Amino acid sequence: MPELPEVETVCRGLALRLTGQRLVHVEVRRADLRLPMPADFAARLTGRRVERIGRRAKYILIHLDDGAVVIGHLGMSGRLCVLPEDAPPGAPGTHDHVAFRTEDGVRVVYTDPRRFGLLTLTVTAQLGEHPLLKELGPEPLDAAFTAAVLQARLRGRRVPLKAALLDQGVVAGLGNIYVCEALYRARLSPNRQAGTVTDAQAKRLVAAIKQVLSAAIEAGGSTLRDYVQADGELGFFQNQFAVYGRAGEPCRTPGCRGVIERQVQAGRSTYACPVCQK
DNA sequence: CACGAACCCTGGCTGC
DNA sequence: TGCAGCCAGGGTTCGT
Repeated sequence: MPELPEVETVCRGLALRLTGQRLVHVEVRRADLRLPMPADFAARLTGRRVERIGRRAKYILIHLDDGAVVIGHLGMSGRLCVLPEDAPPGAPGTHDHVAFRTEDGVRVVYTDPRRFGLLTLTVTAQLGEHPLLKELGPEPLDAAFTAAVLQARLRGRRVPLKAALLDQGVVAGLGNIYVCEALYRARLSPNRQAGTVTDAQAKRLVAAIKQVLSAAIEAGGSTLRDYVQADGELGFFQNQFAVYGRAGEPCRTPGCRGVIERQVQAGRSTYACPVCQK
C-alpha cells in the first residue's frame, strides 16, 4: 500500500496527536510481523514520552524521550490509526496487532492483515546504522536529491528504469504507483535501460518525482483498498492518477492518441503510455 | 554482480 | 452461493 506520500501523511497525523504525549499502556497482541517484534517492546515504550515523529523512506520513526526510536513499516496493508476520542472500548479486530494509549487517553492501533509490515526498536545513536535504514538512497524531496545525484546512481545499470527506481538504494520511498506516475510525467519509458538516462532526462525525472510526491502528500496519499490516514480519513490522490490502473484508457497528454498499456515487470504491474513515454 | 522468480500472508474481486 | 484463481501499494531470499 503505502509509499512515501502515504507514510508521510500518516506521520503528520500521528505527530499531531502523539507529540509530547506519554505512553501509559502498550499491548502487543501479535509479535510475528515481517520481523518478530522485540520481546521487551511494550516494556521499553511504557512510561516514555513521544518527542517527535519522523520518517525515512517508507519507515515511520517515533522518537521517545529516552533516546529509543520505534521503527515502523506498513508493508502492503498496514495502518497506524489514532482512534476517535469517542470510540467505544470494544474488542480489538482480528488484525489489530499492537495498541498504544497515552496519559491523555489518545489511542493508536497498528493493524496489518497481511503482516508484511513491522514494528521494531532502536536508539537514536544507532539509527543511521540500522540494517533497515543504512542502505537507503537519498530522500526524493530533499534538496540534495538532484538530477546529477540520480544520474550517478543509475549509471552503468542495465535494469529497466522502472526496476531501478523501485530499488530503495537508488532513491528511497518510491513504490509501484508513484514510479509509474513519475515516469509518465517525465515522458520516459519504464523499459529503457536505467543507465541510458541523459542529463536532460534525469532532470525531468527528478522534477517529476518531486512533483508527483508533493501533490500526493497534499492530497493525503492514495487510497486503493487498505490505506487510510492516521485519523481514518481516505487519501484522494488516486483520482489524479494519469496511468496507474488505467490500462486501455486514453492517454491524458493533450494531443496524444496513445492508450495506456499494462505490462508485468519483475512480477509487478507497470502502466505507461507507449506513445509519449520513450 | 545483477537479474527475475518465488515467497512471506490475507482479503477482495472476478468468473465459472 | 461456492469456490478456484488472480490480484494487491513492500521487501527479502534464492536460483540462474
